[in-house]
Amino acid sequence: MIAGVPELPRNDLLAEQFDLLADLMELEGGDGFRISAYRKAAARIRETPSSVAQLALDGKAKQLQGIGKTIEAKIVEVVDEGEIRALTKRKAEVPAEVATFMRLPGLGPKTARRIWQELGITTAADLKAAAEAQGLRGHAGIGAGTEEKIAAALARPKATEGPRRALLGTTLPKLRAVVEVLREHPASVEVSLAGSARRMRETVRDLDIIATATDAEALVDYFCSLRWVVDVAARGSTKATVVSHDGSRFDLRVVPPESYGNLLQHFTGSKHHNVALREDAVRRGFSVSEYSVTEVESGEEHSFAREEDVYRFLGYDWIPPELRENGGELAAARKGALPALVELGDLRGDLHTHTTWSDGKDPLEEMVASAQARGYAYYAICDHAQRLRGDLLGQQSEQIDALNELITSDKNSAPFRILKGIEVNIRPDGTLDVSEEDLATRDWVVASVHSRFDHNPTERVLGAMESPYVDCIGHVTNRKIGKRTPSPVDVERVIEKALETGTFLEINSQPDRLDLTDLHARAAREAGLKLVIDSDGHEVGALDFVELGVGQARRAWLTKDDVLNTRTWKQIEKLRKKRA
DNA sequence: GCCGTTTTCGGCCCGACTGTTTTCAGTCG
Repeated sequence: MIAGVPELPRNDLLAEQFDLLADLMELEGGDGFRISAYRKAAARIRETPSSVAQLALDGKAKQLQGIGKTIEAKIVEVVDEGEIRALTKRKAEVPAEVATFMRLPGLGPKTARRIWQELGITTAADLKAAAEAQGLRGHAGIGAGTEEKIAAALARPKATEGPRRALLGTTLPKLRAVVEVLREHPASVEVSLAGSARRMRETVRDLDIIATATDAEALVDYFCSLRWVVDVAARGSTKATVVSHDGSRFDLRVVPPESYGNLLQHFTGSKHHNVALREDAVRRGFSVSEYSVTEVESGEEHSFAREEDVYRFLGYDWIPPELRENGGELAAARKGALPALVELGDLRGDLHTHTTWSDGKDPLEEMVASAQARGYAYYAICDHAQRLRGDLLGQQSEQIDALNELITSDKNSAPFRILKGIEVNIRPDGTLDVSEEDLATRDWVVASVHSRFDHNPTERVLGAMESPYVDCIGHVTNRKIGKRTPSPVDVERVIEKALETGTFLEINSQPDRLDLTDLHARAAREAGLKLVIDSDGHEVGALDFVELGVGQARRAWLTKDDVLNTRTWKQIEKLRKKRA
């Protein structure tokens, strides 16, 4: 933050205000379309990579889909006064905890409102007591069943918070294993992932699988009888939900083959994508459901076995699942202007990995062998500088030289080079923890913040990029999903400085990092910056994490050209900053 | 409150499930 310039409200906090305003208006029984307009605006704000407060001050927030004159003015109110005036007013009218009632299973705004206004209950504690004393049944449209659900939900800790989301990196392998097992069953025809896992979101909640089968019931039976299933939560003839030992819930839906395309499209989402697709379809005289597309005038229905044909019929190119977030993909698909997204197979090397020379779990030879087996042409060993003091850096260097020589002399081996990389710390005072002299001996230098995350993170990163030896900044925001909130780094300034200095930024593929985020990576792409997708792997198995990084990059609309390490090492050497 | 290949006014995604209101509103994804 620059002295004298007040800090603008962050997008997520702005979005929260609009969501809360929508909740409170809904509880008061306000106009549903206005409420939904606020929610749409909140989603748009949350998914905008640059500061929406700044855009509003510049009069440009109106250009965002779903934000008009009135909402732009309300954003300016937040900048000026800290809160939307209408929100301040409604907070005085609606008791604070009533809005959390809506998040209990089975309760929506209407019932929450009646609990508050007809029964005078205003806190979760009072609601719990009333439910346990059976004082709710018979009132406010609540019967014994709903009352029991309320009591059970409130007995659980954090009942009024949303359900937890699991990391994609831990969930995807399990989900794929289930898909594979189902594919092998004789009754199955098509089996696919759906939901947020298919879209490669960094975290997932619903584990959805869609299938077609010659005998739906047989496939559902088989699914329910898999040996890791500890509980069958629901089971019908075409659909079941099972729970595994770690508490993951898997949904299988077996659908008719003739509408497999429609259903896969529907269950892949996102919700915002589907709503926008359907609104657009309505304007063109179609009605889209999960089963078919209906021509409103004639009533003629069209169902499709292939997802591509659903999009094509509606006038779009097929949209890769990673883009389906209502972030401009529909307009681009209509114009035939979707980017050709980067693919896992485009990566030619990994530029951030570790070995037992620092905190890695597998030795250098094994990491290198694994990289060769993946078909890489180069591979940077970036052990932590602080673990390579004294003679150790020289010793590691000798080992790399020897191994490179061995690989080169092997006539059966494809061209491959181990790069002498290093990961240096950006200290709290902004200096690097390695001398320029040592840095000059390395092929590739990653600089990262590993301590005092909240201490001037932006200035520290900007300073590190000034070094002629720093090629790439590691995990820019230092977040750990679900564990550590991102440092308050001004990513827009970091991107600007990266372009100015010729420094690259990484998409770190560790499942709990995925840092840069998809939004930041998209902003970087739009600014014209190339990004590195690397594993930050500390063991052989972790080299596979780049698939998650590629997913993140695809969600950020990155093409092969936008990713530095789709190039040869020679090309990278030409593109990077010149050393002093 | 937003938006526009009919529209600056009059619309605003769609269907399934649930529980309870005996005919459907509310909730969910």
